[in-house]
Amino acid sequence: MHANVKQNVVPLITPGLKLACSQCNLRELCLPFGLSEDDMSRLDNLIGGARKLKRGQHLYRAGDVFESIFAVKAGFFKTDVLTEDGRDQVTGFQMAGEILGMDGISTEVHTCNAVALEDSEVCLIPFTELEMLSSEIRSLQHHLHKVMSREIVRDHGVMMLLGTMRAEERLAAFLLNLSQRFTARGYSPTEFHLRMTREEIGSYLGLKLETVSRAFSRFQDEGMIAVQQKHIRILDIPRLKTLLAPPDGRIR
Amino acid sequence: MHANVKQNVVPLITPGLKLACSQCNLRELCLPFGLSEDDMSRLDNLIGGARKLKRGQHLYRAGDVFESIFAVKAGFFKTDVLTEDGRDQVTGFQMAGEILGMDGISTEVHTCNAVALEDSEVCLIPFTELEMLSSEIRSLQHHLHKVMSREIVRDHGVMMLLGTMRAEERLAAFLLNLSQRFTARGYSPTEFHLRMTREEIGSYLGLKLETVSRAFSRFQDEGMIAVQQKHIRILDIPRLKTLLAPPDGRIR
DNA sequence: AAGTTTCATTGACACAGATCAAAGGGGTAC
DNA sequence: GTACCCCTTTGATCTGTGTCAATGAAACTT
Repeated sequence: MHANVKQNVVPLITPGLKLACSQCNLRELCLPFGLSEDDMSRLDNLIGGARKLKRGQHLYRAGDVFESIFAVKAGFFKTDVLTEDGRDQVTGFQMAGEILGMDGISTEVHTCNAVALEDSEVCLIPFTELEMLSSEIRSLQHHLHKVMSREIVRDHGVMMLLGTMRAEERLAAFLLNLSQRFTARGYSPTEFHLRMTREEIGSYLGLKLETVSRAFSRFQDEGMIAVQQKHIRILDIPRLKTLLAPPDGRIR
Repeated sequence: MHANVKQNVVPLITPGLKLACSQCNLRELCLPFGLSEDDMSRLDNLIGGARKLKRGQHLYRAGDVFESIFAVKAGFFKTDVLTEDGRDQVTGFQMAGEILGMDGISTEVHTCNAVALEDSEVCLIPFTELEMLSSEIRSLQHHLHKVMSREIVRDHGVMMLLGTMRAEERLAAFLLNLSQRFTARGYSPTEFHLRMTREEIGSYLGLKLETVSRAFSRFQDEGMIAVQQKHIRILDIPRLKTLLAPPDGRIR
């Protein structure tokens, strides 16, 4: 389906690119959060280098043996699950500082696919070694648990979205979530490029691509956003927020 | 809303009920999985006793300070999230041997409610102490990670269900999942009591209670199950399974 | 044991979002 | 630089599920 399948065959690992956690401007968002200088350099030592991916390349696929988790250093990813009968569900979009691959811990095999949506770079964190180090560094251990727990909480939020929200509410929630995550990374809260297609947004939100497109158009007509293809400008954040909490609040 | 709110005020902890992990017939499903006799008794020492809950009682509520995770010893629970505007999403149903409360690790505060759906009993596992012990016992540490990862994978499955499946597929998946979990616990794969209401099933599956009821009726009309209120008998598991994988398989 | 409340079932109808279809625009690859 | 293909938009129609409503069956409460 993708023209660049061949690029996936040999995962290029480029240890030369390695940048110490302590030098990384993502350290406050990422795994090293809260570590001392000293402990951070111990973490540095186990990180297996960086890996660059071109747009469309898989970081891992469902079925791959699990060995490492990954920290997104730059770029943008999606994760998705697909069933034998061809159903495809995007389970998340990951940006700089976020951790990928924790789905593989339970069975030692990845259960979803992770694909770069733009040219990207990740740090490889071999999991067995991470466990060893985290048993020595309390704050690392605890932070790892927090990162996993945060993923569980995020998933519950998605369930809420998929289970109870209507199309426009879902899209508003999606945009506000992106806005907030971009803000946390020092980017504009109101203006950004979507790295994913309408179909991928739809898959994540449990909607068809046409419904996503129509909702974008309606938001634009109402002056809440300006859309031009993948470029989004949010014009009225408060109003988007009101979409999430229906004014009156149905009792049920 | 519940008549028995008062019962929740004082969480009764009854250490007298404590049963060693090594004596517990759930040890193969639960946290002690894979531990040596010796390590198991160290785990025993930190478990803060058992707690009994009546039907309808909360094990914890969103907003409660997080201190422990819980292992279900007997009974049946649901977890749900609710928003200010009154939306309610059931995020899971938990039975014996399953772990509750991991949502609280990330913020030190629980983000969902856990309610007993029948008279139940849990083991309290103080989390800070669990972290301390798991940094000493490699297999405990790894198993804890597996349990958390399994929860993430389960959540992805629910997203798939909510995002891509139609009502009858969702209900079929739900019944098959219950069947499989009961089987793992030595109960009948085909005959069981639902502990939750149609509304709770609906909330979990992203459907209205009427839709759940109608789907049950249709399954019954087609001879796949026999329903009488909360009592379910599955008559044709293979046929239920075919509902999940549409015969022809739409290419998309 | 009777009364009350909650839960489940079923029908009629409405509507949000899916599906089918077609056209235009932008980005990518050559 | 150009051509092709994928992505997006928009319209028309269809349909699965929600909503509203009423009845009946269980399960608690007293």
